[in-house]
Amino acid sequence: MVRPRNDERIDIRSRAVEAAARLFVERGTERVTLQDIAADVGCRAPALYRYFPNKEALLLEVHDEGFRRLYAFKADAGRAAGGDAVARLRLGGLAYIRFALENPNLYELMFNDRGPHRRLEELRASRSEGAADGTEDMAQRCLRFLETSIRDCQAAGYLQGLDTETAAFTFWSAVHGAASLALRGRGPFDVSRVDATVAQRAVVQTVETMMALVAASRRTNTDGTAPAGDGAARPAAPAGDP
Amino acid sequence: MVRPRNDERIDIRSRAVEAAARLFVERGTERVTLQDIAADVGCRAPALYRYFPNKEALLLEVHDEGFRRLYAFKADAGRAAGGDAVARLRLGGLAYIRFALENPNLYELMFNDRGPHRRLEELRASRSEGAADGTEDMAQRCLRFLETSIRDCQAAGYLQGLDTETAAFTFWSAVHGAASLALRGRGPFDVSRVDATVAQRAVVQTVETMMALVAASRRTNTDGTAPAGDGAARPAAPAGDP
DNA sequence: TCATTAAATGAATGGAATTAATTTAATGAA
DNA sequence: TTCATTAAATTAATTCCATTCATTTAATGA
Repeated sequence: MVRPRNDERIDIRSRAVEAAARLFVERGTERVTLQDIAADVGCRAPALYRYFPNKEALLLEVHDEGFRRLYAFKADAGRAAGGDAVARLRLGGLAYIRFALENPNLYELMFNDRGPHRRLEELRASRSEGAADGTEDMAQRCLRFLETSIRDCQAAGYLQGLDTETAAFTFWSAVHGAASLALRGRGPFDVSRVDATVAQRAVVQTVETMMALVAASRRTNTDGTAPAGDGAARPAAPAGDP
Repeated sequence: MVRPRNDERIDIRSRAVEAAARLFVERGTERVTLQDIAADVGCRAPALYRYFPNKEALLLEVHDEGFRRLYAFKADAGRAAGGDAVARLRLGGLAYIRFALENPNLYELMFNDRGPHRRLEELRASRSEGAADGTEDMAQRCLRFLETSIRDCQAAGYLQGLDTETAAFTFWSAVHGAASLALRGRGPFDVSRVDATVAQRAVVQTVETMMALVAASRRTNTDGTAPAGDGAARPAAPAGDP
């Protein structure tokens, strides 16, 4: 009963990741102990340490899995949108917030939880030579994906004069920010009764508002020039911050 | 040595909040134990329980203090901007991200940490009759503040046709999202070397991009009509989400 | 003056992560 | 085949913290 025979070995590593993903997503990371995971896998907690250096590493696995799912989810939405760049941008945004609101615990783990990110930093530090790693790739790929949509919108005459990369980050920020705030019960809804539907509506409205801004960005400068004489900030201002 | 005489009593409650604020801001919430705080105050950990039901309550105090500081910080920026609504919006955004990036641990506590928010929910639940509380007020006040800027911009001809509350939430989302992503090392910068300056630049650019969109929103519909025939989303679309 | 209440303390308690010591299985060379 | 070595678990510590308990001393008011 100490070391199992080969014929009754179980694949602890992969089963642990599965169990962790399911449990974390169900209950949130704080309400899941290594013993819970081990119980689900069918072993004892210390056995997990042969496969993961600590709990954070397990968190990071689930974090990575989350990004894979998010990417797949967005890619699906993109395919559904067909050729219209603006529609693709919009549907991508809606898909994103749907992912976040339907998997709040996973989303928290991916963006707000310090655990996996500490681990991520460790990995980066130790692996400073420059080996690529799957996670970064996947998170970066989500951003590249968005960049493509933005670039297509620009090709269609929208968002002229904006740096594509910067615009993509801005859109991601808006959508992530809205989801993130909604998950914390902050927003323009009555804070005492945080109805999921109401929160969701607010987040959806954020996407629609961004799309309205995209739409409004067209007429003004189809020719690529910035709107002059507005007294407002220019697109790519060098920005000496105050 | 058990109960101190009146002449050598210390104000544990307020000193605990101060100590907690300082230590949390310095090290992040996870690296601070109640014993650390008690040591700083000059008492033992259990003494704190006479004043706070648990650690989360203490986290919530610091969370509240954070919002007070944020509000003051933004209000200052607003005053500095004078009468120009667009400038006020921009400076408010820049102040916000500066606050976030200069106080990363506090910002995390205010927005990402689950502790204080769990406690917040408890309070809301128990106090369901409807008594107002200071925190909500302060967080809401930050949003109202932003709404005022937005309304002024609309009065100046920008962002026509958008619901003010929704637009304010969108701006907050963008700025919060950018700060939040930057603090996690995500963004359009080289992930392996997260130079603070580089991250900061990315977040500042987000504000500038939003301002560029505000600027672009003007010409199109000074008359208050939505830009027609764009084939893009309309400002306040009812939005049957997919 | 003394019973009661208030405000601390030091000593448990208990949960969770992690480490140590131990046991049993597999493996590969003699 | 046998046996030394390595691998993969286990159970039994250990450690760190939050929180609770029992106890002690001070204040307070009849």
